[in-house]
Amino acid sequence: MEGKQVKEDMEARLLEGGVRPTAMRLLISKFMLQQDTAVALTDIENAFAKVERTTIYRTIKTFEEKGIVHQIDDGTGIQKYALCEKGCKCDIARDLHLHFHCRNCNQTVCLTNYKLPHINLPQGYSAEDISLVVTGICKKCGL
Amino acid sequence: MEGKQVKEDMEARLLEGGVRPTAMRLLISKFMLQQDTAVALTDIENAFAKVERTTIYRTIKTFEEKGIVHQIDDGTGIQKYALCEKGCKCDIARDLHLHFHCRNCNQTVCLTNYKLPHINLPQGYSAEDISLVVTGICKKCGL
DNA sequence: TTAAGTATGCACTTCCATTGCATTGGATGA
DNA sequence: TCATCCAATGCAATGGAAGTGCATACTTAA
Ligand SMILES: [Mn+2]
Ligand SMILES: [Mn+2]
Ligand SMILES: [Zn+2]
Ligand SMILES: [Zn+2]
Repeated sequence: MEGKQVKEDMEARLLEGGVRPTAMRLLISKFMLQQDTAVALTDIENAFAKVERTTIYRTIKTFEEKGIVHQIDDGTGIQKYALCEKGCKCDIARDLHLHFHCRNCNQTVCLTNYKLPHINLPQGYSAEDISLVVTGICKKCGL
Repeated sequence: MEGKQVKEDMEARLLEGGVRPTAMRLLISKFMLQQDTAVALTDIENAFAKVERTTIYRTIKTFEEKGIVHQIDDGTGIQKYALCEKGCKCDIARDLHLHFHCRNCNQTVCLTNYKLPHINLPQGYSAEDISLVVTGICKKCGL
């Protein structure tokens, strides 16, 4: 019954975002909900051998457009994604947060409690998005 | 004669870094010195049609290992590079700086005067490298 | 029930990073 | 000067991942 609750929550969330909650989309979004790290397309592909890569690709892109997930560029050159938090508008000051990439386990996590510091820029520059990624050794991999 | 000075400077810099200053390496490093934005492999390739892509690739990698250039991941998925400043050890607190990527002109610049703010991490995490990239509209592209 | 619009599946392309191996060139010592 | 060795360069090929075009299946609403 807990699983059902999760499912309904996710369904509601997709609907809120204006995304039709198809089987595929529920499958993928629920998978992401279970992860405690950011996922790459390939991760999802491996988790569901049956599902077409393109479908996953387009699903994620749809999620991204509708503000259901955010993309993370952790420096590996591979795009990662994570679910946005409830009420997230990807606002620089309120929602954007630090990401940590572990060079040992190669995993990337959202540190949603660590918001971005205020950045000031030279005259004439305007900020629309900010990426702050720390690379090092994560909690699990540290001795 | 100024050009010659630059050449000698660059040559000295390569030698300091333990890199033999071959013609190719001087060519590429001097090219980078002239740029006011970070460059991709392809940029160098286009600038010198004669030069093999692989050679550029390996040259840049050598430079990176020896601390002559630093790599920048600006979120485009294409690796960019820029010369390190004199005396740079890529130390987090002292040397690392903000990078700005303009979504209009698609160029990325080092804001070397804008050092990284101090980042604190959750217990158990250790930082070895930090990337802070702001995306938006640059000085030139803003009205 | 049908028609229109979405979502999904499949094939294919493109772009860039990366590697293996052949060849060249420059420093060094006989 | 010449032979030799190692590093640098060139050439060809690979591989991974993002992205696109088009055919097909599914939903929804008239
Ligand atoms: Mn995140
Ligand atoms: Mn820089
Ligand atoms: Zn780790
Ligand atoms: Zn610009």
